[in-house]
Amino acid sequence: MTRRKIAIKKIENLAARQVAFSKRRKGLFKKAKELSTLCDAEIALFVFSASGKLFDYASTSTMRVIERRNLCSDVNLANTYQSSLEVQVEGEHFKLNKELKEKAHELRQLYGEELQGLTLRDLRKLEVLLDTSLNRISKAKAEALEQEISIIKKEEARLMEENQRINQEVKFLEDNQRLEQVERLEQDQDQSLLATSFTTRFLLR
Amino acid sequence: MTRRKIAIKKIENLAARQVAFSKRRKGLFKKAKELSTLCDAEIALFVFSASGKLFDYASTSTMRVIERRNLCSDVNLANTYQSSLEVQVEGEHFKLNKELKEKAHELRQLYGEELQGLTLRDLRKLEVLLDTSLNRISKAKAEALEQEISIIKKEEARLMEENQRINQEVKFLEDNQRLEQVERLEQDQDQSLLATSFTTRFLLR
DNA sequence: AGCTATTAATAATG
DNA sequence: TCATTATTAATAGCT
Repeated sequence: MTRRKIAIKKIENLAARQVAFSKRRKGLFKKAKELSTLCDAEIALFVFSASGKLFDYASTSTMRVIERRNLCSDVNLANTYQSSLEVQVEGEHFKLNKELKEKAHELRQLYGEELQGLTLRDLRKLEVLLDTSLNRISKAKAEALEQEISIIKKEEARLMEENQRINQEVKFLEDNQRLEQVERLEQDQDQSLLATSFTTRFLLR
Repeated sequence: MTRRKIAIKKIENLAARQVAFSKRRKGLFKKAKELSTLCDAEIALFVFSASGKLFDYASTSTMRVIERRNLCSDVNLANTYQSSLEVQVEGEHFKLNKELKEKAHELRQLYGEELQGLTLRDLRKLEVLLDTSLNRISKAKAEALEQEISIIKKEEARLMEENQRINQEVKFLEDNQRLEQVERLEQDQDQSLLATSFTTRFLLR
């Protein structure tokens, strides 16, 4: 299924194994969901990574599937009766599931799938809806951008301020240095003046 | 994955659904085995057909995997088999409600609502998604339009045919009318001729 | 059940 | 981890 065919045996390289685990797990779950949806099957899937982490999926509820399995495999086929509570539960579930399916369908249509059966009118309506959405999203994007820009601007201002402060400090330090130099120079001059006068006096004797 | 792309929703045709179930189940089990082998993972997989038949696979032992899962799931420790119906009900309802809420939220975001909290990246992704949708819808619209045009053309052809037929009928009727007029005229002339000759004869006496 | 034209999954790579 | 891409693998529609 890829650039190169691989043998189905433990992948020795840890990193490669982890990557493969992540990708294939995703693929496996997708396939499980598809099977459950397409064929109206009830599915539970448990995957433990080598490191012990659990990933699970169940088309209905994990427990329901496990329990059903127990009923099937064990010889406990005796009590398959449905209590009135169970019936009620199933009724509610049916309702919820129906809602869920409708929403899922609506979603898929918004994603541009399952459009068969829609009239030109319906399609135009969908288009308008999506256009509206795009406009809203565009607006939200603009806002987000503005916010980001304002943050950046604040940061910029802060940096400029800091810059100014540092510049002043530098200037102050430079001034100090210059002052010290001048003072040192003056001291040197004083000393040389003193020496000169002394020498002069000595020579004039 | 095949001759034609199919939408992931329940296959309505029973035979097709059964075939797909058989094929895809096989594929799913193969993938599960591969993942377990390649990545050293422990896997259990339960599949119930719509007719209630159980197919299961476990890399080690089914029990072991289920028990491990019970240890992992921090809520219901080790009481899966005896779990009361009430717990199941709550769990399932919770899950379904959660899914429903998620779908509803996803829907609203597709409608450009509830966008707060999305990053610029998320917004761009949404935009791309909707663009793709719009493209698909546009394609569907083009198809629908084509269909409508073909229907209109057929109707047009039918109307033209009918028109021709009616025209012929009209022409036929007009011809008939003209014929009758001519006949009447000829009759009149005959009578007047008769009258004339009578008068002439009378006058010539 | 078997075939194959397509689509989907994914190993390798960046 | 994320995206891309070259391949291989899965499978929908047929027969």
